[in-house]
Amino acid sequence: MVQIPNTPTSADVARLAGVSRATVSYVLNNTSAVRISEPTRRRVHEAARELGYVPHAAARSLRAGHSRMVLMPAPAIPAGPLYSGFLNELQQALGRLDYTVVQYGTDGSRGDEAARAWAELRPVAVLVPGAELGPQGVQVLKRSGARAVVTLGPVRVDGAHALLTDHDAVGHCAGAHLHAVGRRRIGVVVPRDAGLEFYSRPRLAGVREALRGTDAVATELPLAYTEASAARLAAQWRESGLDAVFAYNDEYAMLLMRALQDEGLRVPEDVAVIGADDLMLGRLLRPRLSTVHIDLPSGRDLAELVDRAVRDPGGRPEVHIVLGASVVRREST
Amino acid sequence: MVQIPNTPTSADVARLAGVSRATVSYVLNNTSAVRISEPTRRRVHEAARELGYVPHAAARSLRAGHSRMVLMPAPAIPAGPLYSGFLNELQQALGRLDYTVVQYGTDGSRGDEAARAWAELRPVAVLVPGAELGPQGVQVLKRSGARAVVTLGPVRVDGAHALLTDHDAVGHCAGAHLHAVGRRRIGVVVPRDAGLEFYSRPRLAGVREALRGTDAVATELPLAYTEASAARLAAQWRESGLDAVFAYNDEYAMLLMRALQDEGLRVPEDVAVIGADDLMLGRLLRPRLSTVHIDLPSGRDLAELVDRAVRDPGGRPEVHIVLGASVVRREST
DNA sequence: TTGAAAGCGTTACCAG
DNA sequence: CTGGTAACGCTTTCAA
Repeated sequence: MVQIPNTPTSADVARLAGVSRATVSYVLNNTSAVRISEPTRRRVHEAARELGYVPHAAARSLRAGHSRMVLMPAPAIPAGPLYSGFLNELQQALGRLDYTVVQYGTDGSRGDEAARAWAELRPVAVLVPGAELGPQGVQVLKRSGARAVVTLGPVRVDGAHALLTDHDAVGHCAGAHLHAVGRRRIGVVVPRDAGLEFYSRPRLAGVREALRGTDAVATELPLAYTEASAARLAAQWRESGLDAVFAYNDEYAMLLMRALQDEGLRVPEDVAVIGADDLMLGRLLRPRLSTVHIDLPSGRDLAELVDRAVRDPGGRPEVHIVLGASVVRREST
Repeated sequence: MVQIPNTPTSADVARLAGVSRATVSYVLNNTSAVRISEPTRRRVHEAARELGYVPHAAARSLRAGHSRMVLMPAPAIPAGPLYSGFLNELQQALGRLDYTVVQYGTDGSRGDEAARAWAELRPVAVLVPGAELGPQGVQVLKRSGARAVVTLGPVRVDGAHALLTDHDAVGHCAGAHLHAVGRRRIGVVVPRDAGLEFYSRPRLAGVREALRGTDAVATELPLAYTEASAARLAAQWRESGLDAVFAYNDEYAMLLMRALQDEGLRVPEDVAVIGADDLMLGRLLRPRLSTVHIDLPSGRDLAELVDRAVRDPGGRPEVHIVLGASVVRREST
């Protein structure tokens, strides 16, 4: 019985194959600069397989001085289907470009403090959704070797590439639509649930923007994602005099629409309701839910941006406005 | 102007503080075994701050011979709210135990092949949801230093701790309930969408199990998550003679229920419908959706299992049956 | 209290 | 074609 080392290193492989560590490295990375005889190659591969050798990424990247790890913070709030899908597409695309995507589990630290934790892994690129990263954090990351820092969110951060998710446009779309169909007293749902402010604030602002200079007016409507909260809101609806509502997204819209209907209000006759995200569920509601369809950037495009930025770290930060918004009118408005 | 090195190392900090690298290490990790004078400590901290020094995790774990990284493959299919929530809870809990959770972006490789990629990172523990890991993969991971491999899925894998998600029980619950309310010709939705077989198969089997020895019979109903597919299924409903359906989960249930209603079928009079996952949306449907409530293991418990396994790598693999299932009867059955 | 040096697993540069 | 050897950044004995 062969003595199997606890966790085999390239030295173990070399010993078993009867060659030097360098040769092992050459064979396993099939370095083109050096020619190794076929029998030797076979012996090395055989030995590696027999020992179950797996190279040590840390040692490799320490030696190389860089890695191909793209780090993203894992979403701290359960991601919706829209964003999950986007994330997957992105991972696939980066994988095809030979990057390794790693989502760093949020350990409670926030913003620039978290950036330090990320920097310890020396990722070649960092992709930060949301708005939890300041210019300080970007500097920390770049100092520690990140060749690209890309933010995906409502604000531009100094030193980083920015994919501006223009949530104002979402609100603007909704507001303009509701105004166009003759509504004048427009409620805007603002989720009480933490972590959504970065999206709900701009959406509210966008509605206000769309209504500026008209005789319509927007009213902020705090709402938690519970039936009780929706019922409370619906109970006060008649006295509020609102004739329309932009419900933040389709899920909140479903929640609120149900509460309004239970209260005896007719949709859209008494209240027009519009959501956002264009989820399947909106098509299944009755009346069918009008919504703001959101176009996220394609994962492939974003992967290419990352790759470009990594190849040319000196380049000026790119700023793209992503997230196209367009109204899908169904029956609820 | 001070010359700032490209990416500062502890040597740079030492130089700036006028001490040795060892001293820097002592101070920054405040090693209790060695006492460093207060002025020196201050100088070191100052220097580190000024340079924006961030330790190099790879170098550290290379030297230490181990890390505190818990690796999970990132879900390849968009995770539902149930699972996302569980994941977040788990990350928090592991974070509190001072582990760093990292989700490894699926790069297309599957199963034991993927295990090799994970092993390169030398995680101290690996947590694999689903069923994409064989005994081979477990061996690879353990050989390369993983002190705990935990699978969370329908099957037990040799050598790994197992959290058995008993999806049969979900189906069993649903089947027993439908039988109890007098239904005899029971359809079971099996999503056509890839990646769900590992859940849908056992659920179907569970229904069959519940119906064994009765005069009721289960029929498999392939369904894609599109309105067209649901409409097709609904159009054939009357001739199928089915009087109940377990719709895989609440979302498929919503899709199918809508199609059935559009076809003029009454729920629950003509067809009883039950979903699973107990999502909010079920409560908002009319009739309110009956569902199978699923209790996932608490993130904290799972984190403790991981920690226990890491501390005692020799211990016998634990096998837990998690995922409690219970019927929540509402109006659709 | 501080410093010098060894070593973790890899790869790249030169000699053989 | 192959094999020493040095170096990546860090921690930790051991000596001063």
